[in-house]
Amino acid sequence: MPAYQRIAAEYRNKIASGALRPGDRLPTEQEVAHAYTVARQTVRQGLATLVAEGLIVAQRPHGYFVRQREHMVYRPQAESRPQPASPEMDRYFQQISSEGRKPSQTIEISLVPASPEIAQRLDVPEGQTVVARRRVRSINGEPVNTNDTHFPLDAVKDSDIMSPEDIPQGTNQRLAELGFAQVRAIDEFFIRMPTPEEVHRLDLAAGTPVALHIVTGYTAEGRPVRCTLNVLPGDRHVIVYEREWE
Amino acid sequence: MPAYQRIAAEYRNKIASGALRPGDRLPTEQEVAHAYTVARQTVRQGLATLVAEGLIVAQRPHGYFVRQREHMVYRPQAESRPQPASPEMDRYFQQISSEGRKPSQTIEISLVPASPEIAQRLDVPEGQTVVARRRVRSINGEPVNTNDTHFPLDAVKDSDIMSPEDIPQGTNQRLAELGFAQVRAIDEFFIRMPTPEEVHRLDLAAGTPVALHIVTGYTAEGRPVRCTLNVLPGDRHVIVYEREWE
DNA sequence: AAGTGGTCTAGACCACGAT
DNA sequence: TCGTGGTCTAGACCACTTA
Repeated sequence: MPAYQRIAAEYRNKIASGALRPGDRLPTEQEVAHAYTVARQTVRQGLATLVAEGLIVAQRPHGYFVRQREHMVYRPQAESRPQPASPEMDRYFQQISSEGRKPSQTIEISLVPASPEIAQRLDVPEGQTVVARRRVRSINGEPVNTNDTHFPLDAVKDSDIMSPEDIPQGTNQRLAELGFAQVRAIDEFFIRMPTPEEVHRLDLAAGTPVALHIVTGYTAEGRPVRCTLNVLPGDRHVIVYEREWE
Repeated sequence: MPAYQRIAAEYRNKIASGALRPGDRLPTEQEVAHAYTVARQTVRQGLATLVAEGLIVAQRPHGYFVRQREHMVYRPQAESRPQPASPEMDRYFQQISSEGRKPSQTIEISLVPASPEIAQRLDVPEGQTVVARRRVRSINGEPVNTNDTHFPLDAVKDSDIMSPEDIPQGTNQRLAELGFAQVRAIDEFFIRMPTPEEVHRLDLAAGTPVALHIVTGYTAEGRPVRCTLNVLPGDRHVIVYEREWE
């Protein structure tokens, strides 16, 4: 086995076994190089492996540190099924609930040409102008996820959905008041590495994959009236659904 | 901007714009090094960035190639809600349905001590013996995902769930016949990079994240009787749910 | 000023799969 | 045998943060 893989394996095992705990610092590159009698570049290759696996993070000039994941519960069903139905679910939320955090968000409204993904799901021609309501949601000032909702222009024009302010009752409720109540939605999840733009917008560490959650909402007539793209960093979320047999 | 980032950006843009299409080959490291007048290691660093992003893959000794993703539809609701309810959903499956593929699977049964994750969800002491039914599901001989279901030993002992063979009607049906019909389930999804063991078992390319899908099934009495860990490679799946307003 | 990781070079040899 | 990417070295200089 190559030297860099042996180095990666050593620290991977130490992290898995708990010998190194989240927040702990690793030895410096030079110290590892001496310990293994290899060049510094070889050490860097080994540690880069663990960075790509999301196990450690380099914080210059402090050193390498073991990462931690904190999973906020992300529950797509919340908007269509406000109360959890089962006692198991209540228990789940009790265990993983968050306390004493300060949520905040930024909102931008823009008119944009529909990308292929949006156009297909909203059933409009590619490039047609749609309304985009882009949000970054944060907790304690740190970005947690993004939420970019797209509406057909004719559905929401002249409404307050187009103003870049919080809509307390929610855009779904406002959309319903405009005559476009949603009765059905399709959720899709794509798992991939983030784009550089997403890395910047969400301040992602290397080795952090994301889930792209696409929601398409339909009226009773079967018309799609909303397409939301949520970007969920893997180190900050657990996605939860509740299901019953029919 | 460092040279290796310029190199990464060039090919990232070419892939995003379609100038390089899935399956296309990139120039060799040496060619890129000459083009940018940099050392080969610098080129390697740039291309390694794109490998980690999942955009390209190195196939020695053939060169670097643009990756492709083929998303099989993964529908957790299928086991509890056999028919899609909405016309939008039918359309979805028509668009992304798979044709003419040969599915296959391997099955292993073992008795294992419950890991913390399993023990917590099955509500048994950590380390208690549980039955594990481990499967690798393949299409055309290529692994697609893994499915490791765990049962409390007392629920399934002496039943054919413990034989390493296909159970045509499904383990949920057999479990129901044993008196443990499931009426409710919780789905959890964790997004992360794969472990080296998962990379090996599923033959994953570098830069491929996975979703860990954990299903916990409950009887009408609220007893958990099954905990399944599915590992879904991001380049092979789209996870789909259908939702209705209540 | 010191020490960390980040970038880069110019070489070397190796492993592997095609031809 | 050839050309590809994979591993490794011994150096160099830089950017950044903290002491």
